[in-house]
Amino acid sequence: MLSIGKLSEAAGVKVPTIRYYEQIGILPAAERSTGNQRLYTSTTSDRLSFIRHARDLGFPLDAIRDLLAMSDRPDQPCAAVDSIARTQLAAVEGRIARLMALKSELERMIAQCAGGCVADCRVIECLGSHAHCSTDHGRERTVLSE
Amino acid sequence: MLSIGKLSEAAGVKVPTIRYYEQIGILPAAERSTGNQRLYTSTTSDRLSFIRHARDLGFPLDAIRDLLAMSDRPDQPCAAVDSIARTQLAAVEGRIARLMALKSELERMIAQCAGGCVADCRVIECLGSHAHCSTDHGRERTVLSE
DNA sequence: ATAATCTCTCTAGCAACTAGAGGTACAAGA
DNA sequence: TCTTGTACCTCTAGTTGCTAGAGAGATTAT
Repeated sequence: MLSIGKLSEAAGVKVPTIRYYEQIGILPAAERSTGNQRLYTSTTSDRLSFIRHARDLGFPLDAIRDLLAMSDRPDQPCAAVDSIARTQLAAVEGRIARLMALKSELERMIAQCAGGCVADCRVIECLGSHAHCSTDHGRERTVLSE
Repeated sequence: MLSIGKLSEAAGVKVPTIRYYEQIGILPAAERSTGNQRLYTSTTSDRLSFIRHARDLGFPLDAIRDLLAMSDRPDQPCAAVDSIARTQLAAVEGRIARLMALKSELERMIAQCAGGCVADCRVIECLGSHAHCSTDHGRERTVLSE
């Protein structure tokens, strides 16, 4: 039996995240030691690796929940699995396309910056009005950090 | 003077979002009518367009706050502006790279799905262990929706 | 005057965690 | 055996950038 710390290490998922997964029901409630600490078997470890792997591939937890439910019924046809994966692929492709547009826009802005004062800065100017843009960039919710 | 609804339409930003921007201090508190409704000038409209545009390009609000502060002092050098844009560009490039890896991984998974039962599904199998992966995909927080 | 549409404030919710407080359990060394 | 140090427990609140809804007041058009 594994403690939550060992499981965390084994699956590459942080301890609070494991508790969070249990809380939202994507991992079953763990057995407890006499002192109320969580104990896991390799079954949970596999399940957690699965989750981590799917998260790495960008699947949202809701989709993962569905995938897990399917993997629990191995005699069913796997068309739904395929469909979830294809949806994810389409989402990834869409994001790539939009990010490429943003990239060229940013590159153009930066290339035009002569390094003078803010008053002459093309970056600021470009941000100020869409008229200077070549692309019709849509909304892309990106986070600088990470 | 514009009502919040007109401003919303003009800048392409939803009404609650405008109030939210005021709340977090990225837009100044608006003047009010006798009936306590917000009134805006074209100055605010420009500022809001700037914000919207920068958001479209993926800048986080914190970076936009900095950019706005800089654009308020046009006689300063614009190196910092350039630096923020470059940081954003690097972030975008990183995200593209990771998404490309995910894409090929997903394509490989899907291509291997023979359309049988879940028990034989390569998608599930691949998600179950990293050993079947070609790429060392990192963490990419993607959302299916949108 | 009245109806329809805005607008107001406030609270709560989304995803997927992360951070912290305050307290308990357990394993290893003296 | 005792003590120390780490790991663990629960709970709440915070993160980002909004969005949704309730219940009430303001404006506008007819």
